[in-house]
Amino acid sequence: MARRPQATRTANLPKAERRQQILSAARDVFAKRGYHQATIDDVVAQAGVARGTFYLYFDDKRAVFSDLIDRFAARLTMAIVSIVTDDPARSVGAQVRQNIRAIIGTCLADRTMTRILFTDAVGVDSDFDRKLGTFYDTVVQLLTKSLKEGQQLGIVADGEPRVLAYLSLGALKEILYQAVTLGLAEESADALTEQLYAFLSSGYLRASEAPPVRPQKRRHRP
Amino acid sequence: MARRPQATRTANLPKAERRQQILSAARDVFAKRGYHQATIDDVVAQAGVARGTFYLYFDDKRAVFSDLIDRFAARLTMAIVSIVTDDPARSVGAQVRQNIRAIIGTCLADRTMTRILFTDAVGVDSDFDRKLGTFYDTVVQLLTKSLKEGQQLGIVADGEPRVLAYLSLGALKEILYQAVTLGLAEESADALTEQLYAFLSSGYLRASEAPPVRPQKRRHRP
DNA sequence: CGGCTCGATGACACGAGCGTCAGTTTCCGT
DNA sequence: ACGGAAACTGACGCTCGTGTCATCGAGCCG
Repeated sequence: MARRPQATRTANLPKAERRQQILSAARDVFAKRGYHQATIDDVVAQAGVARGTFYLYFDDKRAVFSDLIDRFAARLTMAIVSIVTDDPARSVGAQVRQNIRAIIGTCLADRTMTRILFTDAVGVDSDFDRKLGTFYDTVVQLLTKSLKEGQQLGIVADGEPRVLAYLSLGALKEILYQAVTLGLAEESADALTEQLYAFLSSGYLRASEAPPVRPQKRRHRP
Repeated sequence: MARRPQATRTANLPKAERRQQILSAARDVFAKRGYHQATIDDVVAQAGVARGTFYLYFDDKRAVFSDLIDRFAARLTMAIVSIVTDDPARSVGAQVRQNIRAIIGTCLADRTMTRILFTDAVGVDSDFDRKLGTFYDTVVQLLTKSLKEGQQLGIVADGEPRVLAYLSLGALKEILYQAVTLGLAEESADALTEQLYAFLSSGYLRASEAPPVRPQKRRHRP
């Protein structure tokens, strides 16, 4: 009668492997049911492991979740490489693109974790919110610093760097979220990168302040 | 012994008022503890009302929350006015600015609900996620349509309109979230509006494809 | 082959939070 | 000022998920 939807029970395993097994099961359960609806019973059922075993490897639901997010956040952080302005071989634009591309690639490669990061990692509890905030803050900090430098070099327009950082981060987050939610194929990563890059480069709004007296054929740069 | 942190118990009230009283209490509790940590007991304590009274006005926690979000979402939707391209008195740019300004204003005027919308309304349960998704989708739909028209008129750059809509929405959401989280004063609404508008108009990245051979003094447009 | 170690097991006791409802108070019409 | 209706109350019973721990059994060593 007891449901055992997943693997046939596995005998003694190396510690690390069993841990990983539970981690993967938890990931799937969180993805399917959402963090708050998910129960330990769901996880152990998915892992094909007894309830007690779970507590041999993790303190509680929070702990597994935290572990999952930490790993994924680390992978994202890895994807970012600092931009150098004095390398003749790699233009700044190319480096920016590369970073965008790497992040999009990482997210599209693990849609499940991306969705979890965006939908479940928010509002877990105040401690976790703080932790997540710190992660984003690190990114914003780095980005802000880069933008300031860019302004000194004249390759970033004027404006409060921190605000620009928020705007960029927000745009990136939303496009990532939509990409994984709508189930975009991994092939579209390059196209998305281009769109975001173009957006950062020159926006899209070409409205003159004065209302157009007579609409003209589409043109990009006067 | 029973904690009664809030108001002295109020006698019979008009239905609508009591309902509103509970609604406000719930709003404060959600803001302080987060949706998932909040309990009915928290809400009734805050409202200075007995547990049973709560159930006279709402089915459950979900229902109050849903009501709060609905009202706020409606207020935000109200803030948006469709853009007309043939009015000589209001340039398109001014109308875009006006919309941005109205949304930022609405959010800064009710920081509590804004924070709740962004941090608690996500991951409540799958039904609610769907509902929230529908709300954002409406906005995206409207925006996409406007962008398509803009492209026909040559006042919006090329690019997948839907993607541009996501990018804009994301940037707006993030700036709103940060503004209320960092406790920005309502006076900064205009400044934020300008920054976002400038961002949509021309981005900020001025990196030429080729690496700068010798960095020049800051300039905006060659 | 006996016995020991240690991961794995799952029944169980516990508590938090929920929704109810019999009883109480307030309101208002007569 | 009386009585019924309507609003309000809070103790109670119940559900559900949690974390524990006495027990099991596979592998290994002497």
